[in-house]
Amino acid sequence: MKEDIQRVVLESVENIGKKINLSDLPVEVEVGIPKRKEFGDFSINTAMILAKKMGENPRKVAELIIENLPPESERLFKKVDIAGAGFINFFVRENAIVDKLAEVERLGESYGASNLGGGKKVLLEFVSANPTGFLHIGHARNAVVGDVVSNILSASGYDVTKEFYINDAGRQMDLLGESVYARYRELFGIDAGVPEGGYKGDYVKEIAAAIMAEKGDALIPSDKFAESVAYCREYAEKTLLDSIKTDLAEAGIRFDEWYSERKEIHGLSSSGGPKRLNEIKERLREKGALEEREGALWFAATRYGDSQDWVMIKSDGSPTYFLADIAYHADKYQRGFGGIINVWGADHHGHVSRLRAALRALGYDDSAFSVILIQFVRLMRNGVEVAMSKRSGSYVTMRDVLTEVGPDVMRFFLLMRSSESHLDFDLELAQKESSENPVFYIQYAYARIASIFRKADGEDLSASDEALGLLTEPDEIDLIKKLLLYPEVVADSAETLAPHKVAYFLQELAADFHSYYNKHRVVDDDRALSGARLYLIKSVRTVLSNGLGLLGISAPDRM
RNA sequence: GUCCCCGUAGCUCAGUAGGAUAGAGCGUAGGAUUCCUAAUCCUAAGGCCAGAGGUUCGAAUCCUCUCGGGGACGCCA
Repeated sequence: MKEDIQRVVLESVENIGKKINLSDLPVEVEVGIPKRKEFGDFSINTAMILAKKMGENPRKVAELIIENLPPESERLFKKVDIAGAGFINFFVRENAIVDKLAEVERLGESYGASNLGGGKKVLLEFVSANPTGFLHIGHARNAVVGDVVSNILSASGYDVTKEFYINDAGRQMDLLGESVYARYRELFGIDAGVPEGGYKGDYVKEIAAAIMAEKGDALIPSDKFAESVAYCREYAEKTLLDSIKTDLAEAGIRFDEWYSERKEIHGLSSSGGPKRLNEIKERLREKGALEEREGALWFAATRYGDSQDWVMIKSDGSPTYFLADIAYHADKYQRGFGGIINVWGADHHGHVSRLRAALRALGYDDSAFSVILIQFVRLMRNGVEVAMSKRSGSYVTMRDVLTEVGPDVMRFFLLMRSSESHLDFDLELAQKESSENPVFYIQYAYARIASIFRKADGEDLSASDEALGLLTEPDEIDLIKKLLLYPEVVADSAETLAPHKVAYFLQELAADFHSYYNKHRVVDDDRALSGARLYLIKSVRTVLSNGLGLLGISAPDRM
């Protein structure tokens, strides 16, 4: 519908341009939806923008635009008005709107999909939690947002690869190994204590117990200390990574790639090439981006737009994790991705500019790189914040939340807010099967439609597009208009990497449907009208189904 | 101190490439079901868009400053 208006207005402006000998009036027609019904179905401010360029009175320009609309517009609009300072308001003929309804059913599952991305290869990295513990609610938000962004981009014509970067190298992993080993020794009465800054959660003890069950006291001899710690580290890592994978799968999230930092960055690359760390260091050196200072090797990030320089190689000769991060992201470019998107916790926002600086230093196009920053989640129960202490290891895990509320509810609650907004997640409220819970509201709309079709089947009625002209109620026209908005919502959501927009849209659509349902009977004596209405709600069902599909939330036939 | 995000109804939040009289849900008050699922609907009250300047035909939206909340600023990851 908006495209139709854009087309006729552009044509009109072109006509005007010819008449007054101004062939190149640069115009973008932005079609808006007025808040008030008196202002029509659609409106444009083109006249006001054009007036500025032409040095003319906006209302006069608006008149010109209307006069020069092509004949086609007669068929589309019943009225075109000038209002306010120079808005042009379009009142669309009902049948022009109803005509568009068939589009939804023609496209079915692919209604809302587009080729916005043109097949561009995108690497979407998200979660990437250290395998040193269980996933918590913050990881869950990251995971769900990433997963849904992936769905939305895929539906919008991008070729998305979902990747989990396993931070399996570095001090944290060593600490994990040492912590497990300490607990293991405890089981034999050797009280060594968990190392400074180590992991203290109960799961560490459980892993230690599992190792004991498997190996007995084989790891105790003191001459095998390093070996034993390494064994504990690997065992724990495998256990925790498996648990992470299980939890994610339970939330409906699957990755295409699991990228191991230790293997790919620190070790030999999968193709057997040289160590990437050295490689990337040399490349930075060649670009003259490195400086030796105070016994350490620095990346001169300030030369590439960052506010300070950063250490790459510490004075003890070991690399910082930042160097590994650069190597990892350079690898993303080398793998041929035209879009690189990271989903990071907001606490990492300071890393964006320095990584960007590094990519620039290496000669990569950093405009291909973007980061979705996810703000924190505050877990609540009955309006009271649930204390989370990672140090003591006592915190509510993503698995706990899944067990309590299930994947549908968890996903929706984590998608309800824009990512850059702090989010309160109330476990009590999320469990309520009531009006306070928007997930059920949307699902209920879907189930209701299924129910109507069961009723229709019983009366031998089915959806029919033969008499769509009977759909003349304002509520029906509004409902159709809402359906026609859906592709735009998906596209907007893809462009701004903002999945919450789809969630909002679905709530609005469900509300429109519930309202319609309460006012009008779908299955009624008038068989022709019933057929048309069934066709309408079938389209509503299609859009609900497609939208819920993008969010990874189930659409139940009964509730 | 520097930088980033946020501040919109009692609560939780949408709305920010400038558009007309600022929205939703919850909560509150009242009402709707002999009929397709009441997990629903309808009505009402509720606002100095943190504050002050500025840009312009027009600002919740853009710029500057102030206040308040959160976060980041390591040879940690």
